[in-house]
Amino acid sequence: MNDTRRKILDAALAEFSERGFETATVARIRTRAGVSNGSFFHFFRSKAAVAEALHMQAVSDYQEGLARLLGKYPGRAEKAVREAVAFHLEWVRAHPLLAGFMLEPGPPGTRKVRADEVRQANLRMGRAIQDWAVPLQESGRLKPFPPEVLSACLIGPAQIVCRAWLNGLSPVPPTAYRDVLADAAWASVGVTPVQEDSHDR
Amino acid sequence: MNDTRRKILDAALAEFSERGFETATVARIRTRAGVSNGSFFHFFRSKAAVAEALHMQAVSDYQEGLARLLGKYPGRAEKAVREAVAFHLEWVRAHPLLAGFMLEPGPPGTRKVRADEVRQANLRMGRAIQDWAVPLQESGRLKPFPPEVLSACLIGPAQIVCRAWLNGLSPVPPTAYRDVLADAAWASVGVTPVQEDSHDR
Amino acid sequence: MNDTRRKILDAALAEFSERGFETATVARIRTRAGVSNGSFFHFFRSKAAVAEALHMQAVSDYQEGLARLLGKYPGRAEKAVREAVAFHLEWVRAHPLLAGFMLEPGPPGTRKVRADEVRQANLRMGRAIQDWAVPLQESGRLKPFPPEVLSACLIGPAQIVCRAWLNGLSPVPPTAYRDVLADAAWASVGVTPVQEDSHDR
Amino acid sequence: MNDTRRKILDAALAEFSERGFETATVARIRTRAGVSNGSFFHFFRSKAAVAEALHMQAVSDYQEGLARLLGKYPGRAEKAVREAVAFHLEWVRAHPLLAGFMLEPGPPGTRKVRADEVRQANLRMGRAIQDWAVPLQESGRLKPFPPEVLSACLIGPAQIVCRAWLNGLSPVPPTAYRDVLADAAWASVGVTPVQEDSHDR
DNA sequence: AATGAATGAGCCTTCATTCAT
DNA sequence: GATGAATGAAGGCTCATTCAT
Repeated sequence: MNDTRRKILDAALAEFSERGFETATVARIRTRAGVSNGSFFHFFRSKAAVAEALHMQAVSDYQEGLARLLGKYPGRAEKAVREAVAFHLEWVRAHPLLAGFMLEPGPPGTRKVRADEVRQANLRMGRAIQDWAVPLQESGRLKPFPPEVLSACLIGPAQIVCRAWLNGLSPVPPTAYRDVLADAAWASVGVTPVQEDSHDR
Repeated sequence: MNDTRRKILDAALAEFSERGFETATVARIRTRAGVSNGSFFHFFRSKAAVAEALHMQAVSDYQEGLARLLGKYPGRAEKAVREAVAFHLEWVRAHPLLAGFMLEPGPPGTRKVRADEVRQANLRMGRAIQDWAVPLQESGRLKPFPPEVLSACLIGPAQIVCRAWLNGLSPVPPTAYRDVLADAAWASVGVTPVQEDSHDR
Repeated sequence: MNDTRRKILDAALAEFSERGFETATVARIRTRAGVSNGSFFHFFRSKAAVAEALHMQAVSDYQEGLARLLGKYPGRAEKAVREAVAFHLEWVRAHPLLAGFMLEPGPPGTRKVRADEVRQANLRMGRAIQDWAVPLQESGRLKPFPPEVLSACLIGPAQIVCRAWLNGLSPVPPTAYRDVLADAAWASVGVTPVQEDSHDR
Repeated sequence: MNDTRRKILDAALAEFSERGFETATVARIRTRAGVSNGSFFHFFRSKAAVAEALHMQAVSDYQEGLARLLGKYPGRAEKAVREAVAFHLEWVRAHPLLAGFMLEPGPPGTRKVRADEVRQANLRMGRAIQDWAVPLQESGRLKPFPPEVLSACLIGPAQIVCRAWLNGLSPVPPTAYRDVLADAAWASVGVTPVQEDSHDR
């Protein structure tokens, strides 16, 4: 819709991803965007404001996606776990810039700015995870981990792999490890029924 | 050893931890250290040089610790896994500043500075892990995960929990989750023999 | 007359008074006025143009008032002096914003803009004062001060008191000192006949 | 003593006098001073800090001079009044830049910064004036004006004349009016003994 | 008459680093 | 080894003003 604003956001995302928030400069962003300095500050109060806009956009996209996904598999523990891992990997591959931007806490200077929104967003997603997990934990399909540990196990390994890729330390795209990471995640949080076959696999 | 140098390093660590590399300023560091501007640059070529010194110190301490630990349990899969997780958590709790400094890749701006050393250090540790893991994988005590995934599973969940604490998002010190995280890590990478009792637990 | 124009002028007066010409911003003025940026520049060529309009309005109001007053008391020295002082004090109290705006020469930056108009306006008023004073000086009712000194004595003390009030350095409104300042002014410029009673007091 | 600092102060004074605080730019000041940008901010925290230093210097010089003068004529009303007026005029002529800088309240933006120091300095001087005036008022040598009015009468007219000169509105240096202004000041605040000759004149 | 997007010059300040003593 | 003066390159941001609609 608003073309200039969009161009600024895109350029800023690229710039932030390449150089980090502090190192990125407004001048570079606006050059990339082909936008005048005045326009930049017409649409965003400050450099930080752009980062916030970007961050919120990323966080909501990711969290909505994950919440929706969990909602699709109520009561189906293993399937949901595997899909969640897959979703994470896919999302990171599809939005590498946003991912780098979102997964990292960012330079501490920025933390305070974001802390509140992030906390809220995290709470929202945390609740979505809880809503899905608690019944499964009660019925013995998931190990009774505390919530923090649960999501750490779900996403932690995937995240490390993703980060290695985002940082250029590994050439292998994270999605390559989809199955093995899903196996690992399920192994760590799930309870496999001994006798019955799991039909939802 | 050299007192002034030490004071600079300590002040710099605090400063970097609080504000990140880019946001930290030489002026603040030297004020904290109670050291004159001239002295600062007498001991360190540049701001980045201090960060490097600090980083190397952190990385080697951590990695040496982990490598030594793995070396202590050759052939004992579960014990080593559990100890590795515990070590990570303890280390982070003992050196929160260094941890914050080391675990995060830092703003991309810093990446270039560190990239090379980090790569090397990672390789070294990677080899230590491999040396320990390969025999166990061959003898079927560890799942045959690719190396990247193996260490991701080992440390990923712990790291997420640590980061939440370091960022002030969670008041619970990571060590509180030691056992459950160890369980999870072992569940994801280990192979529990069906019939025999595991004596090394 | 024109509503928008009026709103801009009012807002600008408040803004200029609070922050001075240089520090005031068009943005703040137009926000205060509830007027769009486009409208602002539709009605006034520039920020300085608004100040000029305001200034002219203040200066003419003040000077016309004073000139008219002096014209009312031709030949009556003491009465006119006392009324002039009173007029000054009342005017300042009635138009504190305009007063702050007019009485101060303003930051030198602004001087050039106003210099010409001010010079002219001052000349006009100076002539009015002269027209009133010269006959009285010739007939020995006013001391034969040079014109500059005459008006300085007339208004100087009052102005100092006013400024203290306008700057918030004194809580006492200047009008409180009306009589004593009138006494002082008359004492400094007037000639009190020795023997005869002054009937015009 | 410190050469660079001195050069900056001098250049700043000239610059502020010519263009006012807001309109003056650090770049111009430092060019005038022949000093690098870094040096400027090495010696002064900000542009405002230079103004403050300058202002304090002016205010104390002036006020100390005046206080000392009054102290020299305890009990001698007329002499002191005349000398005070003369002092004011001389001081302004000797330090035209400082005078322009001090006598004007400055753009409102700056007011807050200075308000406190100025208030204190004014209090100090006010006390000096009071110490001198009260005994004279009690012994009937000075009219019983409230303090504010007293100093307004003393300095007000002189100030108006000075300002006209400083602003370039009048070519006549204020000292030209020394005697007549002294007459006026004494006439407005003093009580001339009827019978006795005033020997101190 | 009114709106708000667009522009770009310019300003203050920060900061790492170099040098002379 | 130590000190602090000196340097200058950027950087983020403000703001008056112009323009297209």
